[in-house]
Amino acid sequence: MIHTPHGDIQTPAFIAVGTKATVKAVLPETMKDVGAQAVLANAYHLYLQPGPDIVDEAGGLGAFMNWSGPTYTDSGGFQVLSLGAGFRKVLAMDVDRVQADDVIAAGKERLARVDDDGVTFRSHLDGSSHRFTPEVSIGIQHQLGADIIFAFDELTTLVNTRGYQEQSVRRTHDWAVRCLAEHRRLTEERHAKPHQALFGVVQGAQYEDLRRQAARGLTEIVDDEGRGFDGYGIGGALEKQNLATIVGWVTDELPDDKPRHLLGISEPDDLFAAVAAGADTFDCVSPSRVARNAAVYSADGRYNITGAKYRRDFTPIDAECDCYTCAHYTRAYIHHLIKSKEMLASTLCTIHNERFVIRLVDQIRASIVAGEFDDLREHVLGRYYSTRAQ
RNA sequence: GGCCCAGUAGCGCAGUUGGUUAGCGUGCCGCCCUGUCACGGCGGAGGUCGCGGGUUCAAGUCCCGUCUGGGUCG
Repeated sequence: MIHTPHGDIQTPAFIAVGTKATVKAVLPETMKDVGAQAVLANAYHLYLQPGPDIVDEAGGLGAFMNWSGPTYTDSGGFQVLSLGAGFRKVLAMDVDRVQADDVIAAGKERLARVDDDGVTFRSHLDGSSHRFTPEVSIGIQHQLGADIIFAFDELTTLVNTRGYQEQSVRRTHDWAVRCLAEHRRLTEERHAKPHQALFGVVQGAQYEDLRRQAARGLTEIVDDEGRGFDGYGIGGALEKQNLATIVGWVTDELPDDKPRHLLGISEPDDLFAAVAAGADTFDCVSPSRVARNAAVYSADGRYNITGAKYRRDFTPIDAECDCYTCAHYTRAYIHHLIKSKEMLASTLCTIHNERFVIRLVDQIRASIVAGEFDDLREHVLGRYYSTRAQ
């Protein structure tokens, strides 16, 4: 259980992503119904628009977006990668699909440049120039006011050299030191009592020594009173088949009494693997993003509901799902909404996908209590990946 | 009835002075999306160029006829 000023989070938990202070296409109260325990927004996006001061004036992220539960913000570090190295979604994927020319091609118009002090980047919105340092990111995240915030880190890619990975891990560690110091300073300056929790982020790519060194290093960062990070994020380039191993190295080095958040993961097999390896929470854009592009989850795998075979299919997306969408709408109807470009399609599919992942993690949590984790894993994944999607 | 314009992929259109396997948009079919630059990306199928003749080495392009739709004059 993670305690926050806005409520508790039972772990393992899937944290819904609402990058720009909204889970796209869905009302906050619907997210509550879906079972979302917390929402994660992004410092980079909210810094550019509408600006952290406005969110601050609104009373913080939760008040601003009408979400009464726990909130997270990511540091903006991810954007250093996605704007800089450029390729879009390379993390945790098959390395064979990450070709060097992806990096090179994207590098031609890279929008960000990293140095030891921070990152200079250009806004994807208007091209204006900006600079994030650990202090800036923490400052923004304090203004945004989420319950749990992340240290500003540098991501690497699966194709960076070992030498660069070493340098980057060092850099992220130094930034973590500065993030914690700034966090303490601002906490004292802005409020009497500490109300925001800061998570350090573990990098180190696919290298065991770097991962362990990075994790151990973070645990050794403490302030004058001996207090360190409140929790830890696990990020960076993860090759899918090594996810469990890498998470295992890291959790092995981290204290048991502090939460470990695995950044950017939500595929069913990854969730089981990560939980088994000791991760507590996850966030991911995937359920929401793919929903907006017509892919829906089911017990029998993910499939594209745009398929012509669903045109006259009057059954729900997933007969076993307990979500609002599955209770009231058919594949044929949702197929039609998507084909006719009605925005309700995004809403209904997002509700379903978010519910699917959250319910899966709920089941995982229950199975741990019941001592049936392995059985559930075998049962769920065996079906999800072996059966042809509907 | 005369004259004019248009018939090219399901739909809307390009196709240079006749010159390789006829293009584009959209739609259709399928796949992909893992700390969101994203209601986006990738791929595929689909056309005897209205029909019938003719000229030419070569015709979607030129000529004749014809059909269909539209316009216009009487």
